Amino acid sequence: MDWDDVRSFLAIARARSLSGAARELGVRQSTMSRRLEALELRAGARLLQRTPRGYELTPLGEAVLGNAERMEAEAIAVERLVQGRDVALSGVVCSATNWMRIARQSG
Amino acid sequence: MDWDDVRSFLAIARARSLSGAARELGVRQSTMSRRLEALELRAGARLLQRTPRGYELTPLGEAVLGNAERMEAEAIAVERLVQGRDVALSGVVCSATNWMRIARQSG
DNA sequence: AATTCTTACGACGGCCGTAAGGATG
DNA sequence: CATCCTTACGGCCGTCGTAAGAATT
Repeated sequence: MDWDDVRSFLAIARARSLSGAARELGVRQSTMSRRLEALELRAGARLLQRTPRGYELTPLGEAVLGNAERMEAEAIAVERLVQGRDVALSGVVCSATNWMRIARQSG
Repeated sequence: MDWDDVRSFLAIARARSLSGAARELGVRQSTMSRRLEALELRAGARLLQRTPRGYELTPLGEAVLGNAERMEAEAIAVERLVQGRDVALSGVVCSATNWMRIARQSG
């Protein structure tokens, strides 16, 4: 289960529909349908099911939900750590090629 | 930072070298080099640096390490939840197309 | 000199949007 | 019949391994 899987899984679980999840993540319905299919094939199990009221978590999906939410929380924490940092790297031991590459990017 | 990023980051941090990390993940050195470059460009910051003793974490990398390890732990927990489950889905409310698709996969 | 890292190149695979069709209520 | 979901198609972008060269010790 990669990180894109986790995002799709959470979006569908929250929106209760593929179309809603797709809207939320800025992709097409068809894309979300393929993502769910691929996700469940990779997992080898169903995590979400279509009901008269839209997509709902299976018992296994419920079990996975907590893990997925914690992964999301960690990912968000990393974003916070990383964003808005000084990338100047002054004084860092670093090969010349890396220096120039990163410098190019920073500029 | 997606899940593949996390795996590469952890592998490099643990092996202290790109070649060792590549060996561990079953890819080429060149692939690991590109992954680290892409990872740090996406992050907008350096997380690992080359030192006389090999690759070591920057202070920011140290800060991220804990998050990465927790993400890994959650991912492993999901694997455990998902593997070896019964995928028979008996009695599940499910569209006919989904039924047949999953049935095909299970068989 | 041996090991390690970088990068240009060509190829392959995966994922996407579009569009058309089927299911659902 | 309006909405939602599925899927074949064609194209594009990303990632890979190879291979050759530079850096480091």
